[in-house]
Amino acid sequence: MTQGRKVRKTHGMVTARDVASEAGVSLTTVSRCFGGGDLVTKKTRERVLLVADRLGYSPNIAGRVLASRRSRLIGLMVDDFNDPENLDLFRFVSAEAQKRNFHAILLNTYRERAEVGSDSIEAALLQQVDGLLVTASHLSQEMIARCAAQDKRVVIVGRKSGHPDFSSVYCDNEDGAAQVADYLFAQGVQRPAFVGANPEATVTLERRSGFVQRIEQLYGMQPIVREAGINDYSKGYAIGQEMLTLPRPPDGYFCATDLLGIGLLDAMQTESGANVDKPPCVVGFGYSMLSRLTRYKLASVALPMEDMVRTATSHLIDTLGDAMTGPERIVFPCELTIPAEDTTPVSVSRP
Amino acid sequence: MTQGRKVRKTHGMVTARDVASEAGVSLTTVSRCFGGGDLVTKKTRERVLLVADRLGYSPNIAGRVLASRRSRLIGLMVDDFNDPENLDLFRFVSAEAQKRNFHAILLNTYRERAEVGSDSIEAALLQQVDGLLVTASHLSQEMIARCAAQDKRVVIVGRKSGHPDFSSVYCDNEDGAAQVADYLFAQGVQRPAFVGANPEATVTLERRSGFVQRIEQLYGMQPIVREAGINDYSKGYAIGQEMLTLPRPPDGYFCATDLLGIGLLDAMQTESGANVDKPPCVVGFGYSMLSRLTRYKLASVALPMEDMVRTATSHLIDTLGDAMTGPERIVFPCELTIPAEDTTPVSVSRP
DNA sequence: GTTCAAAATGCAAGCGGTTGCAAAAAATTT
DNA sequence: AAATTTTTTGCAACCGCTTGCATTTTGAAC
Repeated sequence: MTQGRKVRKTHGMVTARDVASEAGVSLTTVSRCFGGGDLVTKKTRERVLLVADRLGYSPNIAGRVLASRRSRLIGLMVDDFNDPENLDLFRFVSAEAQKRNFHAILLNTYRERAEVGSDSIEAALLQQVDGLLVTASHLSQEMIARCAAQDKRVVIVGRKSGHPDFSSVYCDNEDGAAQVADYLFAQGVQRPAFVGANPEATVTLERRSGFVQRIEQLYGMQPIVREAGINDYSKGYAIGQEMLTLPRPPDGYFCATDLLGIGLLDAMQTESGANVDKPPCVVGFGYSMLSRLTRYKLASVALPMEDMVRTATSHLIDTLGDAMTGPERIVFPCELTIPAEDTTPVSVSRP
Repeated sequence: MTQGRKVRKTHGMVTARDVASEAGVSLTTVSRCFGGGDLVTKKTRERVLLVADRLGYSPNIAGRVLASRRSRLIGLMVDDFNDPENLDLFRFVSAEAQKRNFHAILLNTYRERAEVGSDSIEAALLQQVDGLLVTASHLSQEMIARCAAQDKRVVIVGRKSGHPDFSSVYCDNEDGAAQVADYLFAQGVQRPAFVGANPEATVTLERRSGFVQRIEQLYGMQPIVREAGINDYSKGYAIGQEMLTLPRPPDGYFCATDLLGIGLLDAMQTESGANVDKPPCVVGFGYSMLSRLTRYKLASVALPMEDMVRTATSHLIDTLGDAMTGPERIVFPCELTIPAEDTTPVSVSRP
């Protein structure tokens, strides 16, 4: 039924060949009109594009990829689907990519269980993208090896690169953490504490060390340190509870994420015991929408998420071409943000 | 004549041809070993796979796509990057897709401004996916036409399909809303109100009509209705403020989303005026992590997000093959969830 | 041992582009 | 105006895989 004539336009798709013959040029020229360069006269290009538009043509990606070995796809590796922050990540990566005529594809590196064949899936996907943006806390050695083998360019976003070949774009976690220490000190906090998320994640490490060091300088002592293990509200809550059982609970906390921070705050509010006179001073990290809820008004270290992510994305795209670009580190500042006293809510959306 | 010893391994990639000659079979056979069917002897397949593995071969997607016209990619169209709910969406879609040997690619349909060429980008992407999962509140006519033209199968997730050709998988918003009305009534609420998000979005419409109808049945009157326009915390807050200026503010609210709900709650708490004696009864929708924060304990209609999303994904994948499957509607129940009195925090993460 | 259907394999023609190289056209110089 | 350079354009050979059809093997039936 699908036959018709021997013409093989079985699937409505209009191809570059159609455009070529319609516009009276060669296939090559059509191809060049869609590729970036200036290998073609302005006049010709205009004419071809016009015809293409009229015919409703758009280049077939697969063909292009196959021939050029470039897909204009960048992979975004994510393994944490709890952190609302990642929404912004997706958003800005895909926005920036689209602006550059690229597209982002989401690689969920979180494994529900050791699924059969998940390896090969990854391998298959990997060769499909031109480059990789990694935010996953943990990048397996195996994955790294595979990237190297296929020489994929990788950019780590949000934390320092632990790998000599990969660029990274991140914010100065240590400095942000030090700011928090200063703030707590200025607020007259006597017994500072640190609450981390995943102790293996670089971000936690950086935030902890920045904080601990400055605390030592200021107080001449070490803060109490707790690690939640994962970034979860109830973990923050649990740590809060635990703290309240101490004979003299800390009166100032630096939580490595806002989510932990509000968990802790809620524990403090709900269960405050006899051993605590005034509400403790709590600071989070990320300046996420959570910290901006008027009910919490959590002080938080703001990091230029959009800027950082967009920069990482374009850095990746920019360096895709050149074979030999040394890895770079691009650092953004972060800044402790204290909620204003008035009650006007901040819009948590960006229109 | 280009054959001979003209070694063309310019880029390390091992191809199906390599595997073929190494295993002493034809290219065709190798291809068949990787395709699903049983066109090949068990023995042969094993041998080939072994060789492939040894050589580190994995099939090139672009080649496969080009030849087979199938990409094993499904597109996920999203335009709201404010709703944390969407994180779960991403997560489960990509998990389910990966389980089926497919992959999800994120199509950001949100346009920062009328960007040049954004159209063609979409067109290009569209032809790259086998099918489309749509959650975007608004699916433009143009997009619909384009999908039809390329006969892409589309599944709408989270709301009723407005299109005769598209299946949809969603939860029974109307029923959930009616449950809320019942609850408010049972709580002795006198003056119920509805707060919607985007009045053009189907979900808002459904939640509103379900609520309004039942309220009419129960109270013999219409609830107050306000539309925030967008799903935003500060909008919820603003509406809360506005309500408090009324001579007799509502004493029970149904907010179409949790985000609006907590915004409203915060306004109520912070600015409660003289014209209100006891805190109003507020219910949200989604049972998101926000509603589960102990500080809010927002009653909320829970919907089986994971189930719904996974079902939508596999429904899409299942029906990709058959040309003629009528559109289906798969409805999930939702259930009003009242927070427990105790203060134990619920884990908001799923490990 | 034949005969014939069924199963397994291979051949070759694409899929829709890109790109090195060479020919043609336009611009520049002599 | 001829010669030379530079720019545009086209030719044709792939890119790596799938698939219809032909061919060979295998297995069952006679």
